[in-house]
Amino acid sequence: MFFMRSINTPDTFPPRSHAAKRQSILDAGARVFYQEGFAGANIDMIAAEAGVSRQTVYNNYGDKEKLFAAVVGEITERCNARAFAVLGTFPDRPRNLEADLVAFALRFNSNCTCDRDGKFLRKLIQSEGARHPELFASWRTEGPGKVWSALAARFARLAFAGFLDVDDPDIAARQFLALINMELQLPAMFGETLSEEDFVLSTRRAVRTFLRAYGRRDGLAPEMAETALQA
Amino acid sequence: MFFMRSINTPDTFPPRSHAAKRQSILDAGARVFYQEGFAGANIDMIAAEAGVSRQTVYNNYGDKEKLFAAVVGEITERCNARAFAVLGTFPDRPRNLEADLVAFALRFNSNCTCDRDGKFLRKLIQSEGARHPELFASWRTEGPGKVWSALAARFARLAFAGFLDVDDPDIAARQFLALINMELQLPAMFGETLSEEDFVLSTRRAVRTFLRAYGRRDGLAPEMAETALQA
DNA sequence: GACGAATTGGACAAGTCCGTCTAAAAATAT
DNA sequence: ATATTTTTAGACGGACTTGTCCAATTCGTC
Repeated sequence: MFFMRSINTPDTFPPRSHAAKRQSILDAGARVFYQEGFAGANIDMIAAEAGVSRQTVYNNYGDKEKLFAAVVGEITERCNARAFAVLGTFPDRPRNLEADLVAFALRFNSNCTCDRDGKFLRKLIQSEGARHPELFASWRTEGPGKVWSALAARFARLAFAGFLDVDDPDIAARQFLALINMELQLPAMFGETLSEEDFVLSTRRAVRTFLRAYGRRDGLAPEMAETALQA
Repeated sequence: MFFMRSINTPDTFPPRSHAAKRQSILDAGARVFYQEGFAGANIDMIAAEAGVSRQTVYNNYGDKEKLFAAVVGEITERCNARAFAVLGTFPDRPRNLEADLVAFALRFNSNCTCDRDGKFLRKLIQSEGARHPELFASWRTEGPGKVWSALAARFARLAFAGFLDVDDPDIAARQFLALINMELQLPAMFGETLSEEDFVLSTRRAVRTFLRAYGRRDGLAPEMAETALQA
């Protein structure tokens, strides 16, 4: 029993290195800022959550504001990196277009928009974005700015290969994201999570609607598309 | 010059009634809570914004928490009332389906989701919803709970009359809203507003995608639908 | 084992904010 | 005009936070 630190933090009794402590401060900061907002969070909570003295927080990050910036920066980076990793799994030559897009949408949501980092950013940007726009500037250029156009490029490729009928790939990409995120927003606002089945079901319906709008209207079969891709 | 009260509040020199003061406290509370969040807002700001002494705030609402609840309650009511008013203008017998849906979407957004009350609720629910779920419970049942199904009913009617090909009106309604709100979310997070042209343009594209997904695929003309409705 | 660096716990000043109280001023009703 | 109620400005206590300081302790490394 003597090696018990805190209730909510993983038990890290064997003393951590300097770097490990820096990291647990960031993690604790993320948790507390997420729940309490910037104004509501206090350094003592964060220090306790991180299993560290308050002074160590100040030694490492100097300031509540600077700590917040560090947390936002780290999470922005992680979030964008993960988004691009998932973008790499976009189906370029789908064997079953609908199923492949559903799988991709599920991956994208559960790894990017629905995970802890994604929820953190959405909530914090919503509540602090207007007050500290500089803080989220890098998220904005790297996140929506690049992810959207990268996704648009993948849709354009799919359209060129004959799988889709897309006039404006940028719009299509954004509408795709809007549709697959639809059901997640309201529960996220209340800190709830969708059940796995509802999650899959709503994603299926989103992709189906997307394909009804952007699927090919002429009678071209996917086989034709294969040959078109090779040309 | 002697009749100057505050910089940001409308000049209301002729003394206001009790009710008028109660109202300006609510309005000021909405503004301040919106910008600063619950934890960041302080009563002195609100009193100053309302052109009222701090004590009057306490006399009328007793408590910061109770004032917040009152503000949320009032705005929820206004917001839902306006949403249902706009829902009443849904095109039941469209002469031009696309144009009528665009007009409806523009009305809905600018009067409900995009106006001050709508932005207030979205932001506050995002930042305080997880902490005070009871506060927003009435918004949730009256807002999304009823607006969505009312909109679904209108779409169902449109489908029955032959204008649309809708399998699940509930999903269609939610997807319609997701599409027409798409471009508004990101700017709203940073306190920016879309230009009027971009607003209209994005609404047009949303409705077009919606109609590509839910428009009739067989060759039935809207004239046929008219006769079907009368039967 | 010993040395320098990092960490701890707690005390501390300064500031903020909530909610209460009071006496004077203003508004309202009679 | 007078009595009653509301409003105002300001002071106040208490609680909470931020950020600094410091002496004692622990850690990493030689």
